Amino acid sequence: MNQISIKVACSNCNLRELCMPLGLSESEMERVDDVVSTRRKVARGDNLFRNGDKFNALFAIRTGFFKTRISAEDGRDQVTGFQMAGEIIGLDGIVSDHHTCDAVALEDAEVCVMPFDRIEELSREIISLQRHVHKIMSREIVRENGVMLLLGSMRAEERLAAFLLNLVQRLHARGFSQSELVLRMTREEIGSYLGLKLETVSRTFSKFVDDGLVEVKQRHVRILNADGLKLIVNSQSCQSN
Amino acid sequence: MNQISIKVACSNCNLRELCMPLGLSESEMERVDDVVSTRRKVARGDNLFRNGDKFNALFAIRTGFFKTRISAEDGRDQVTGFQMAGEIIGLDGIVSDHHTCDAVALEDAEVCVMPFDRIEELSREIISLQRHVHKIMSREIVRENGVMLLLGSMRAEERLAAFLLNLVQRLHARGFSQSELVLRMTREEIGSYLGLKLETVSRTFSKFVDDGLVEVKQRHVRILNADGLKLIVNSQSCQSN
DNA sequence: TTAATAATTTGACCTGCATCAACACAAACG
DNA sequence: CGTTTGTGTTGATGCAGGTCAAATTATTAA
Repeated sequence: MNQISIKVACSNCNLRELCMPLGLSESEMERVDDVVSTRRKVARGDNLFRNGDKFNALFAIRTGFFKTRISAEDGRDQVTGFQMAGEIIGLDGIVSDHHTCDAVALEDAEVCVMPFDRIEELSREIISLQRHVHKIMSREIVRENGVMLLLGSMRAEERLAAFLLNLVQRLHARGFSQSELVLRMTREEIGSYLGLKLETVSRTFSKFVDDGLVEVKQRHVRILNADGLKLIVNSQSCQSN
Repeated sequence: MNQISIKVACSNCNLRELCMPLGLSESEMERVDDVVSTRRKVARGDNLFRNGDKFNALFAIRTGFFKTRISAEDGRDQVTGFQMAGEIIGLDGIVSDHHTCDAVALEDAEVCVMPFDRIEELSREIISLQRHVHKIMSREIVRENGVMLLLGSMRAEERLAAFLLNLVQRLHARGFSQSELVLRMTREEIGSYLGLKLETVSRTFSKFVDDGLVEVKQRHVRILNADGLKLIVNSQSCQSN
């Protein structure tokens, strides 16, 4: 296991406002620092956790990029999400005390390990932390609702457009470009997430390029016409519907 | 608003073990009774809450059957779940203080209203309640992961088989038959949930009948061969894969 | 640098499900 | 009682996206 542990603190972390509640007092912040006991490095391709692993902690992503994936008995699998810096991973493990999905690093990554019993302990005492934990879980539920809408009722172009817009929006919130992004995942992984085959993902990218919506060079994507993509997402594939 | 409020208590509710944590002391149980402030009746077809409504409370279903549904701007909508007695509804509202989906009663129903600030207050004091709330949210996340797998990588027959098995399993846990069930929703609603058109749902039912897997009379379904359904779900539509 | 492997693109063809349409049936209601 | 309205079934046909295959282009290893 290539896993290195270092002692760290949230209080001077530049991702604080993504992971942690706002408006903590000096003393509360110190105690929250104690929750984040250690960091852990995860090399590209390695698992942060696997389906079946004992659940002990949530993880806050400091650097890097992950996918989560569930597998059916017959071997099929489904990417359930892509996670980037400042996002929390591992919520699936709470209910049964064991993780029910795999979390795989798509690039070298570092996460903050937050033992869940410590989180529960502290969130009994710091109301804003308690509220924050609840919001994080609720946000994940709402996100998955959106994915269900996407998978249940959108066509390939709509799915890919929604995917791209969601990615740049999240990257932009982290200080990156609104229009340029580097995909950390393969076409196959995008396809798995979107319920499409990799060939369809590739063809749809090509279609977007033909239509002047984006530039694509391998995994480098530049969005030329964000409004065009938005129009694709919520117009049900017809011009007037 | 046809909404009647009655004073009630969990301590002698027969659904207690579904909604509430086990192993509460006498005094803890009394305090939990206070969380469930009121009940509310919802007539068939009425909304328990709507997208955009202020979030105040979670709801525990006492009787009846609900669907939750989200809508895209273009009018498309997607059923995100069906909920029955003992299940908790409204978690989507926590993150933004407003609900992001509609909850519609599919038959006359009654819910226990649990103001969320009271839940948070009490779960700071009763550890097992805190843990319980976390598990309920995590369970919902895991459930939605499963739906994503279904929508993203299963074929129509697999989806419907998985849906039927899931329904009877949950009904059985509530003391109903393992093999017989009454669908509370239309073919269209099933289709929306499963990412299929109503005609496909109907045809797939007919196929299952032809294959001797189920008997279907309108909304009455009798499962004749549960193993056959299970085989359909996890065999990727081929005989040896 | 070259060889080997993995990822991507594109074409040709096929199929599962959607769409359109007609009809059947049951509950609600005058 | 028949009419209406909502719901469900079934058939005919079309198409979006899957499948199979081949060529092209990274990326990694050696």
